[in-house]
Amino acid sequence: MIMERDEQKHNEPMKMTPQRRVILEELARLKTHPTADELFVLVRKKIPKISLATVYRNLERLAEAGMIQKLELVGKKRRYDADTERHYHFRCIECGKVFDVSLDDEGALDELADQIEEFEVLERRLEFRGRCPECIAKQNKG
Amino acid sequence: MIMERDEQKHNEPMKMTPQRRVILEELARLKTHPTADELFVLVRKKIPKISLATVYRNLERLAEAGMIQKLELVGKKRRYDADTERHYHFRCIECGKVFDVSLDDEGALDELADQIEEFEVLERRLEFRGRCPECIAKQNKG
DNA sequence: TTGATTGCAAATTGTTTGCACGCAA
DNA sequence: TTGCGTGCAAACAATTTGCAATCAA
Repeated sequence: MIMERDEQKHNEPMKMTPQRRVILEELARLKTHPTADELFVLVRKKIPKISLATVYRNLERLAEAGMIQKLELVGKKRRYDADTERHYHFRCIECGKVFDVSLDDEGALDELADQIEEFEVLERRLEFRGRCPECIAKQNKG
Repeated sequence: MIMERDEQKHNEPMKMTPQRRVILEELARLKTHPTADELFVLVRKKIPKISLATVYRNLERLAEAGMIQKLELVGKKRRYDADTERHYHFRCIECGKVFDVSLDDEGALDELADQIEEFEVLERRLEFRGRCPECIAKQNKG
């Protein structure tokens, strides 16, 4: 009983303000998964007087509209991702960086979800944690 | 490259203060996965002058020691679990309750983790979201 | 005895909200 | 001209920290 990840309100029209556009552009430009205030710092270079609240509000709106993804991984800082395709994440416990993980065998997860009887599974989040290659190398050197 | 979930500092001795003991007891008594302040309310019935900071500090210590599990699901409030066995969680998007999920085919997840080359996978968190039986029933009635 | 632990209050961090103004449709 | 979006500041919620007093080993 898995539903397609497309349940969002893609339809509602959305004014494309300069703020919103720049936020979206900057987010799309990054391979990383920035937090709201990391993005704020970048966007402020283009629009110096933008406020952090605007960044938060727009990220929220864009996520609702399905144009970006709100990660909400472990920990308190939310991270955002311009890639809305289904994929999973790996967070390095040393440096805190978040990486995309695309897995071959999605079916395995579907089967797991199907085991959950009586519950309606709308979404599943799989997150891996450990050490990234860079931090492994650093450790071996040190 | 999956490591056993036992990497913690189980060893270090720990003073067993009344506060710590009661926190642990109350947590173990609950099938739910309380937040720090939910637990605070319960523990305060036994130790009226305990402070919320103490609850936080002890939950942190106990989790480090591997005696409890820190859930850190999506959303801002952390939840804690006296059950340190590996299992997954289902969160109801209606009522917010968190349920344990034990799955047959753990191997499938191991295989997924093995696909991640060059990263050292220490932990994986799988969380399902959707509607719980109670909320499904409520919806059908309403 | 002594370092770990506590309670309290204040500080931090991340996020949200109220409000008046401004701009695009 | 209507209302959505903005900036600002203040509010909020969850968690953490400094500190002096106290306690368990």
